[in-house]
Amino acid sequence: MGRPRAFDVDEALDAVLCVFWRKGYEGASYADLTEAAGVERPALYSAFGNKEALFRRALARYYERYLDFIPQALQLATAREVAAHILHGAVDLNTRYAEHTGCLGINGVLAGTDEAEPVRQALIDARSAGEAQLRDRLERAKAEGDLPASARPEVLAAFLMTVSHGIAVQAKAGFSREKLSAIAEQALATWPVGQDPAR
Amino acid sequence: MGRPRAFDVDEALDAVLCVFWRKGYEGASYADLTEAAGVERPALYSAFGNKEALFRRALARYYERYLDFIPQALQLATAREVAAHILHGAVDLNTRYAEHTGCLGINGVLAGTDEAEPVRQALIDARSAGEAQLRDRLERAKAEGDLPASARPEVLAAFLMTVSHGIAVQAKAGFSREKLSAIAEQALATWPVGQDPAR
DNA sequence: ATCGTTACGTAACGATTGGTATGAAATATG
DNA sequence: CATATTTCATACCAATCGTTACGTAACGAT
Repeated sequence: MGRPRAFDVDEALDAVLCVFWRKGYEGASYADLTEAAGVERPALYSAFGNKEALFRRALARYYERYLDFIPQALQLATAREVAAHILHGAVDLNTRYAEHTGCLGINGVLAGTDEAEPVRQALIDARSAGEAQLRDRLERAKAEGDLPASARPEVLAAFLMTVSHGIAVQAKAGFSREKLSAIAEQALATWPVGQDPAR
Repeated sequence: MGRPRAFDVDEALDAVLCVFWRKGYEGASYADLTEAAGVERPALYSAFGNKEALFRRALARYYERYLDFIPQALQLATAREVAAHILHGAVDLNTRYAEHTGCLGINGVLAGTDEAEPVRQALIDARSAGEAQLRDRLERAKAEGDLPASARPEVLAAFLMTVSHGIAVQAKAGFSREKLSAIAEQALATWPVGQDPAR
């Protein structure tokens, strides 16, 4: 009974999801959200509750719609395949949409208001400079025979930066020093490949 | 000439640096900054300029005071040592202070207001659940002989999550799909160790 | 002692934030 | 058709954001 809803709740949620993906939780204002959803402010409140509840709904939808490659990966035959599928699935998802790169889960707390964009760029530039120095050092190592001829210094440098950033995220999430240290060791070691039980 | 400054600029900058480290750029309000610095608002403006300039000053100080292990690492003898020193240096820095974990550069855009803390926790929990599933899957792989007996599934799962998060950060920073894909391959491969030219 | 200059604390600025009160409009049911 | 119920859009709320006038106080130079 009563007046029927004039907008599609799922469509609105999808629109809101994209805004959160691009701008993060705090960076997305209701002005942004209502504009994207094409729905007035009180309509979002009545349909989803407050901003936090709205974000949680968007996050749940994100997991089922975009992070479905993870449960898929878990069903593959070998651990190596699982790992490969997860990593390449992440790469694909994070680069699939030009307008909202990265992952909603990370961007949710990593992105922010448009006014903070110069600051983000400054951080990116600083990291980029550090990576360049590292790459130069690894180029030299290759030239000196300290790295094999097949090594690609720019990939190795980027890999180290990536792991470092991942460690920073995990540390912020509360990981212990011991756990992070083990991760660092793993990054330095071989991925353990056992005998395939199938053959 | 004129009235001399009644506070120490470097001390104020250090205090401000810690606030940015813990709360991020947008998450740190001037109420937080002035309280930590023990200095009134206009004093920060006259000494550093606006908020963005203040953050850039803090960032520069962070690089020279806390990220000094990176130039140190670049001077080590072998590429392997460089890599190890960088990763373990990152682990150490990110877990050194309990009150502001993680890295300022990442937190600068990853952290936020205190009101958003429940949302951050929700994201952490969601990722944690995914990691648990992955760990279970790798436990099974180990039991099935798909992973060697020496493998530690919880470390491998955490490692994969870490690399995924690092990839998400790099994607947000604008890395190309090809580059991220190469990073993923590197994470799956052996760290290339060549012959040490010294021995 | 006076003047120019600078820093100080108070107090306020306009803008924007997340969140609502409110009354008209629209539907299903009687 | 009348009524109960729900959604709609407008308009507003208090709070907080980054930023800045403003008058006073403290200095060096004259």
